[in-house]
Amino acid sequence: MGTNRTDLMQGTLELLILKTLSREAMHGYGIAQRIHQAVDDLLKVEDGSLYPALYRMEARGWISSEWGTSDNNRRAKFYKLTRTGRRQLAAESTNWERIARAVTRVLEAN
Amino acid sequence: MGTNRTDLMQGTLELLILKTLSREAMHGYGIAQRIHQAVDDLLKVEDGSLYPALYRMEARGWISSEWGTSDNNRRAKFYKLTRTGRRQLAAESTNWERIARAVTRVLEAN
DNA sequence: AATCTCCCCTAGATAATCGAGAGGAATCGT
DNA sequence: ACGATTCCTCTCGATTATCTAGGGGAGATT
Repeated sequence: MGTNRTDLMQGTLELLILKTLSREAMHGYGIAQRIHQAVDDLLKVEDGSLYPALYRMEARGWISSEWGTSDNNRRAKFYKLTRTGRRQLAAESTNWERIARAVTRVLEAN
Repeated sequence: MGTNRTDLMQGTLELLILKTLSREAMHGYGIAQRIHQAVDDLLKVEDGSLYPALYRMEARGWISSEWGTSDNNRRAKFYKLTRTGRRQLAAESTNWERIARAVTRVLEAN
């Protein structure tokens, strides 16, 4: 079908995760909450997308994880950015801005 | 692998095609050229993506096609927006702007 | 004790794009 | 006249990200 109003664009999720983790280490559930709150209902982040994303990002060395205990005293896996991840965030941020500008420019042309 | 610098985000291609066709009817090759020129080298539009996109958009009734002759005297299939396509363009434009704003807002938060 | 919330995980399906081709027909260079 | 280039369309398999729709455990709340 066509793009749903709330569908994430491919690549966007990882960028949002990286950015979220750049503030502080967080567990998956918290990441989802924070992103959801930040983008409100414009984008939905399903945890069926989130956890696989976290795995591949860890496999690529952008983030690292560690089991710990959440604020609510639950077992939770905390992720944090690696140095590589920080570089990736910078690269993807720049990339996003360029693409966003380019697309917006096309849309605004009459 | 990670998002390439020039990879199109899913959904973006259709939006760009719709917008391009909103100016005038064009054939596939011309659409690709125009988009490429508009976004420079930021995004590449492979024709392995373009033609399938044109097919599904026609199947959805957003565009219609007609064989004709190009400016260079070649056989070419000209596409134009349908009324439905025009509505779709409006919807996807709005959607793009919302998403772009939301993501940008997250990226700009510190 | 039962229910709710927090938190993690997985499998299959869907769908869009990429990569890498092929091919025909008109034009251009020599 | 011939070869090379440009224009233009098309297709197939692979890749990859996301969605849907589950399941499950363990602490907190009632």
